[in-house]
Amino acid sequence: MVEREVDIPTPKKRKYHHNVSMSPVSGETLRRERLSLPIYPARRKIIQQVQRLDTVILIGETGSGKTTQIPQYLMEAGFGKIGTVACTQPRRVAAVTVATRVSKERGCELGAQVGYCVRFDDMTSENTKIKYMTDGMLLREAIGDPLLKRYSVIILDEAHERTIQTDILFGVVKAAQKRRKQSNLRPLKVIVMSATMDVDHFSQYFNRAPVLYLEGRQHPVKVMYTMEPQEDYIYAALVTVFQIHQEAPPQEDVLVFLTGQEEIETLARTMRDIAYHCPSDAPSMVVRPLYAALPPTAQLKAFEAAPTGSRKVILATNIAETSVTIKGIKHVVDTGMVKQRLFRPTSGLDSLVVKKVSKAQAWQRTGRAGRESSGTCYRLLTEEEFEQLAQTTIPEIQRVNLASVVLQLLALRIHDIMEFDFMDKPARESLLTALQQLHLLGAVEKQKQVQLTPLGRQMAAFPLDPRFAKVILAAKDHHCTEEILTIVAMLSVDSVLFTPASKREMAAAVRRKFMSEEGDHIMLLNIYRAFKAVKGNRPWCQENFINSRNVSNAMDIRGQLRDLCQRLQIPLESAGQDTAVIRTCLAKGLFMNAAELQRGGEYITIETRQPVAIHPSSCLFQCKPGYVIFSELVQTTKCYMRDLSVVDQRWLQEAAPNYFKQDRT
DNA sequence: GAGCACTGC
Repeated sequence: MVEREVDIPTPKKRKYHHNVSMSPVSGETLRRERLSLPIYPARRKIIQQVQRLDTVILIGETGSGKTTQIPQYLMEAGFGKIGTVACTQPRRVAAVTVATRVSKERGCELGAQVGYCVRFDDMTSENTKIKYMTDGMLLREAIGDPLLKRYSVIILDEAHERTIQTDILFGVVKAAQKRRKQSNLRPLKVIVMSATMDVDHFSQYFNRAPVLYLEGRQHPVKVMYTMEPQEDYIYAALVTVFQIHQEAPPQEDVLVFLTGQEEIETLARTMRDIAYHCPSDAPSMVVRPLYAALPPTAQLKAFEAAPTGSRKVILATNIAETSVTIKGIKHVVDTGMVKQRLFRPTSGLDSLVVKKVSKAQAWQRTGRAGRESSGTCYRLLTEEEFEQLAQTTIPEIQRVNLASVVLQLLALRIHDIMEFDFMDKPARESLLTALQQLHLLGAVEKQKQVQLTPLGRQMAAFPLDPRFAKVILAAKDHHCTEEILTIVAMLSVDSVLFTPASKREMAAAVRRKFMSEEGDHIMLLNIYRAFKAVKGNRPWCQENFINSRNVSNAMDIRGQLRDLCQRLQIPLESAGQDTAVIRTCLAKGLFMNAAELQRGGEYITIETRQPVAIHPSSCLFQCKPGYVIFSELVQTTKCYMRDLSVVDQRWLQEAAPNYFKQDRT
């Protein structure tokens, strides 16, 4: 079997901004600021260590300036001459904002000496010496070049967050470093930067690399515990906020960590209500919710300063833990709870569960009270309860379906998945489940070793869950890529429908015109087409309860998927009026997510015979089709199927004859 | 008849 290469495309190049001109004054100020950063005294030591050693671990608190300065130090020490200095970030915004900042410090155009590279946006050039990028982006590059030859230094920043991508990069970078050494290539220097308490774990993994500690610029935060365990953390949060409100000066804002949208909205209503009935001499209170699903304009309100004399109370999810920082926070109220995704390999079921945070996470939250001056953190736990929390959060790689991860590893030509050098190995069972799933999709085969089939190699080129990559490749044979690309793109973004609690009926009525008796996938196609027909017109979106930001994201993703198809010589073809063929293609990837109607009118999944129900938001909710496929299963009050399509039983058989061999029907 | 944290390619 010949392994055919599929090159992994990089994002489109963007032109430089030619309007970034620096006045000498601000340039000088920036240079002075660089010298006054707490990290500056460690400059020489850091450079020496990197010159002397292959791997260095840097532990630094927030505010040390490590992310902006260390790449510059290394470039100034000559590492930019022999290759690029890369610095990876878990989030896009971080990569973009840090690169912008650093290019200003160097007084150069963004994209010239200093640039960034994130999905849909490459701001680099041949001259770029310092490149900030998302960790996912570097991982994509590694598929095309496992030795990462263009880099002289790779800095893995925010390593303590342990995202799946960072975790895989650990192994990939370590292997690249070793192989470059063995083949007498230019050495690859690796720097791991973390705010972790888990220093030994990192050092052990990276061949006992030495650890450098960097001083930060964080103000002291006083930590308070409750005297008694709290049965109701929401009520406890409410009481604590009003205690602070009574005692503290009104300009001191409060940040409360909660678990989700509904909890936040309910508590916000209660708080406004109580604040309204407070004695009139008390300072007023502005309550602002903050969570990712909130429309951007509403999100911005959380960042606006409250009117003079009133206090701002922000009720946030863990979006405020890492993704955004809010000025003026003096008090943090930590419920000690978080909503977390959990995957059970035995049932293949994903669920979201509310659980206690880890100590590391609690400290991260605490730090949010000490950004500008000293503050206070109220933990709604007793000190004993806190001591019993887990030390760190379980890394994501041990909590999710690994089908994508395994496909990526195989694309990186790592064949012995079970023996991959994970910093924390996922459960053997999870890896086997993933391999089996890929096998069923026709992505892997076992010769002497497990390897990708030509189909699997093509699938790996798509930034998608393997099931959806398969759907696209099936669409090629059924000549309906046009429609399938749209549906897959729409499934890749957050919900395009939004339903305000107060206008539920109106939203449902308006939505009827997009509905299809074939299911939600066809409905998504209808919505996308309608959106395009009106060119994303804002008032239209409002009237139709469509989230325009999310549909726009879907358009970007569709564009990327279309470009990938072009590279793989998959023609763009439309099914015309034939919507059945579209559902046939969906079945080729989603046959593992299939359910059948029972005599009693209930559904069970075909494979695991597990009782499931149609989600009430589905357009098939009132219908009882014999066979359905679905995009995902979500466990809440029941086990619900989301995003369904009606299918013919034969399509399932045809999609995976072996899988359904022992079927009783 | 129900409500889903957060990222990323």
